[in-house]
Amino acid sequence: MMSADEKKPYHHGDLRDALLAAAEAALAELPLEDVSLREIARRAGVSHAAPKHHFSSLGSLLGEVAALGFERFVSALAEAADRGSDQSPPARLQAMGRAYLRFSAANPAVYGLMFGKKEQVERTPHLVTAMMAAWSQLEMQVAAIVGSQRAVYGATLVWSTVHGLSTLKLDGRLPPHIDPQAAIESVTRMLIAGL
Amino acid sequence: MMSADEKKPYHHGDLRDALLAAAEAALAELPLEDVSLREIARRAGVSHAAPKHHFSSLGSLLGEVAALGFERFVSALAEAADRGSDQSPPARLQAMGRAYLRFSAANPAVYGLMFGKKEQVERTPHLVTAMMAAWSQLEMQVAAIVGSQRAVYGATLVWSTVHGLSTLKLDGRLPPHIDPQAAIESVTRMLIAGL
DNA sequence: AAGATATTTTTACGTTGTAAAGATTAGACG
DNA sequence: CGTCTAATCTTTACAACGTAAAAATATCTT
Repeated sequence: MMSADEKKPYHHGDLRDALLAAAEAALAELPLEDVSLREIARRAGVSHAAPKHHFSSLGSLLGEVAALGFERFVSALAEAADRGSDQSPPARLQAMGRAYLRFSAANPAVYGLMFGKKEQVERTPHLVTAMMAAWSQLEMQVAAIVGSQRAVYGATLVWSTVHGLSTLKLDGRLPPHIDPQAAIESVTRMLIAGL
Repeated sequence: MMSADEKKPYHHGDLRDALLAAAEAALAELPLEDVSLREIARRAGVSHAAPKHHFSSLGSLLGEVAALGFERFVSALAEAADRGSDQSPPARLQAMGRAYLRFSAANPAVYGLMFGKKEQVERTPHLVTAMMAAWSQLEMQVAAIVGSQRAVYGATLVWSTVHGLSTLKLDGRLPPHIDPQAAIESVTRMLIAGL
């Protein structure tokens, strides 16, 4: 084994995590199309073929980044729901919606990875389970409002709307005369009224 | 000038349109990441550098494809609205929603281009005006239901939801236990109730 | 008919993902 | 402690990409 804070043991010692960190950094700074395997390796200070031993392809690396993103995403929503645990179910759901949009605004590139903006992101088992966890979380909150019968499609409605608003905003597809923040409030309010 | 239906005058005669057609064909058959400038040129039967004179870059070609997509999109929605012109405004809006989802399902790749799935799609002036036309069309239909005051954010709600449902479905982000068709009906119904 | 112009091809460069072969280090076993 | 094996990283290589410039060829104008 190997302690984590060594200098540079020439065999790096922790490349896998370093690559994931470098990938997230690159995603935060560069346009998605410029986030290449070679760029990530460059940032980690290794040769462009070094990642091969830890990730079989760029897609599998990005798949792992997306999975980690989903886990942080679930945490952020759970935290929002917890903070409003004394409120009504609709108010709690609205708090989650806000947290959702905050997450997508704060991590646009990772969000894009998570939701399929980049084709080649591999559906790692890790990614699949993380996605399912996110879904059940939402479905439970919705069930508290409309009952478990209608929860499935209620959750679909909520997710579709919040996801749609996120992507329209991130991709600049909202007309210029719309104030995004006001839209968020307005849309989440109307949405919950419709449940 | 040049009539449109000549054989192959060696100067091709109509490369611009041929490239756009080849691009749509490629988009229909290949994964988005494999739709390259060279592949499009190959399909049009010209050298890989030939497109340069008609489109300054791959992005501008795809931007034009997206713009044409938006125009067909607007037509499809308008037709749906016209067919239901004897119905109530909500019913008309729901018909448009159905047409929207039908379009995205029938043209997944072009839809992805239109809504920013591929970074490098250039915001051609043509594309921008086509996008705005689509928006005003929707806003008018929504105004007929909720009045012009609330139309802006009502339209944002509708668009977000239908777009979100489309992309979740296309990108395989709906959980497997959901029946997409039932979700569509259910979601559009709930959505309109919320207006 | 001839020169100017538009269109297309050829050639070239730097980039990418991935595979294979070589070098170097770490860990296991005697 | 030494050696052998396996893991890790680097080097090298190849085919594909987008884009640019130069060369070739057809069309248009005069």
